[in-house]
Amino acid sequence: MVTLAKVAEAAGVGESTVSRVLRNHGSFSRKTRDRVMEAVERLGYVPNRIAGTLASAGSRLVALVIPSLTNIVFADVLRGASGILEESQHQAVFSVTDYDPEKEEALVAAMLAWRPTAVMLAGFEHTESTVKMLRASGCRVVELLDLDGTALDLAVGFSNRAAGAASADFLLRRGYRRIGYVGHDPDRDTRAAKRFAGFRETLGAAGVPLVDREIHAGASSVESGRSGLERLLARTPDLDAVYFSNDDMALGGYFHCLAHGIPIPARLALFGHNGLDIGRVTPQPLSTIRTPRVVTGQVAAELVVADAPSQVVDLGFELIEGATA
Amino acid sequence: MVTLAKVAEAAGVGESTVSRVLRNHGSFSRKTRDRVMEAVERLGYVPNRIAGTLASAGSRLVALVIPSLTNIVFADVLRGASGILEESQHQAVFSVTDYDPEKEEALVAAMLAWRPTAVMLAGFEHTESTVKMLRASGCRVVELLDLDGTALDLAVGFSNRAAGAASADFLLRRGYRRIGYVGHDPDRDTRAAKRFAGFRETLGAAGVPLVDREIHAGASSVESGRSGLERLLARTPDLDAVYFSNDDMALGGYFHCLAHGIPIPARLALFGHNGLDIGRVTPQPLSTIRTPRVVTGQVAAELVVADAPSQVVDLGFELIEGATA
DNA sequence: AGATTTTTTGGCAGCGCTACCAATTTCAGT
DNA sequence: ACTGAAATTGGTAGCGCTGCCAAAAAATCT
Repeated sequence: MVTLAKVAEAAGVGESTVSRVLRNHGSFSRKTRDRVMEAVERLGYVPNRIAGTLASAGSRLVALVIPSLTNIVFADVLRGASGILEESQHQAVFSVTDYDPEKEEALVAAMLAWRPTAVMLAGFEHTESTVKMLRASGCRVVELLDLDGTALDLAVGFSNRAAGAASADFLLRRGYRRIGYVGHDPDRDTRAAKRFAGFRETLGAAGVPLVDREIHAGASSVESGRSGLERLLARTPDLDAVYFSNDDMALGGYFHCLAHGIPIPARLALFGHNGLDIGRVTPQPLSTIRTPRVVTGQVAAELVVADAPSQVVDLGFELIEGATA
Repeated sequence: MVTLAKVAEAAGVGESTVSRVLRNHGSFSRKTRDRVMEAVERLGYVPNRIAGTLASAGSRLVALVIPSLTNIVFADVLRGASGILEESQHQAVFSVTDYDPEKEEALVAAMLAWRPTAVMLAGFEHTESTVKMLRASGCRVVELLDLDGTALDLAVGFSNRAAGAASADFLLRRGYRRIGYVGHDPDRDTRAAKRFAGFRETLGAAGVPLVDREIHAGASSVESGRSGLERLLARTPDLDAVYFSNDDMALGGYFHCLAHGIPIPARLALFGHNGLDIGRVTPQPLSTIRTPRVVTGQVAAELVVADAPSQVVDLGFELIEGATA
């Protein structure tokens, strides 16, 4: 293996000189620079960041602990973050919790062992032990895509509660009164649960009851949205609008209606959440709320890179009227 | 910061004893084990893997360099790989190339600085310099989702060429003769280009010409599939079947037909590639080819973890008849 | 030319851990 | 109790790099 010492020897200079040249830090003459670079090229030297990190403290590693990769939402956040991190010479490390707080705890512990600059997590719901570790670690913590709770350090996203409320408000203003809900596992996906809570609260405040609901036990998917709506309608045929836990679910519902000739939104209105691209290309664009997923990742990364003080950044959301409600 | 030395002191034992207990390696009495663990708990010690790796060589870091996170395909591979890696105490590190070989080169260099156990890349098309670095690094290399080319070390996936050929064969057997293609940037997505090549070859062998094609310059998306089909049909209205570069594109085409009342497959047949879940929930399930994406990630990770000898693993693919062709 | 400042350079002590080896303790077996 | 083997333990030399400091070289000024 080629080490810095070998490069130094080959170039006929000291180790620290090579180190300075490679990091372009401190001073050195043009001549030695060329000599060093020549040796680096010739030997095919690749610096060892493990050693570099150990010697200098800053790891420039950012840990992303996300609930799922199936859900595009987190892939979007990852994408936003990794773009910014790359620009500033940081490395993204990630793992997937499957929406399981215990697993999150284990993964955070594993991540902390790499002494990351920052750890990014989804939401505010963590085990006690996770919080304790994070606090003790001294590294920056960013909680993403949720604002309804208390932040540990940095938080970037939007209020799910408010998004749910805005969705309800929209449906009410459109005159829908017999409203149902098709959702997925609320214990795991606490952000979806918060949206639903905000949604019901707003309905309640308007004196409109939630007529019926259908909860799929597993993760959200197009198929569970489809079958969920099917079951809901079988039980309560006279609904005039359905709120879905997210766009994947809503698309499933939309396909169900298409397949069964249920006129949308005349006979039944559909409302989703997330504003996925695909929902804008369907024959009728999906009525939904567009969430700032990529930007959330970007802003989170920027804050970490800049070592910004603790703060909560509300990126808001945007209601897309669409044509399904 | 709590270090191993402090734990050793607190527990009244030597450093190496703590190290052995923590790694559960070598021998130690139950009594000292308890004493060490008590100190670890009390001080909230988290081992430093940076130091550990430097001291012991094996990093247990696996680098994933993928073209895109927008395309679910790679998120699936990531998911498959990260599941297996986690089980065996490895860490996934990733970065995104945006289908740019130059960027891939830069990212591979950055990854190699972490001395990963293995580097996983998409496909066989890499710059000369990338190949050189990879070779020199001594770490395992896995090339994913492509078999049409020469592997550097390990390769896991399926033949895109064969998938394209199978798609053409299917359409021909169904009797379609006026066939068109809607695709995306073939210079970037070389695997899509290989599918298209296999597709045309098979058509050609049957004496059936490819009537027309529409290539979108950017990345694949539902919207570019929709607009691509729209343009294709405007130019060549009498097509009876269209092959798409992937399911996202095909879904866009499907939506276009739905919106314009074009009967499927009576008037126009559609065929995609990937076998995404969503394509099975549309009113008419999409005719497509299901690719082993998650399994590709899993097998790749297993091979790396087991330090298997160089080999090529063909996971094959499965044609889904669906109802759109 | 000599003195002083500035730039460039090399040496070396860690960073926190693991691997190896030698020292110590424990445990059987006589 | 005594010996050899087995089980435990601690000491210490790195892993490859960076940061600090002092030495050397070059540049600038009397």
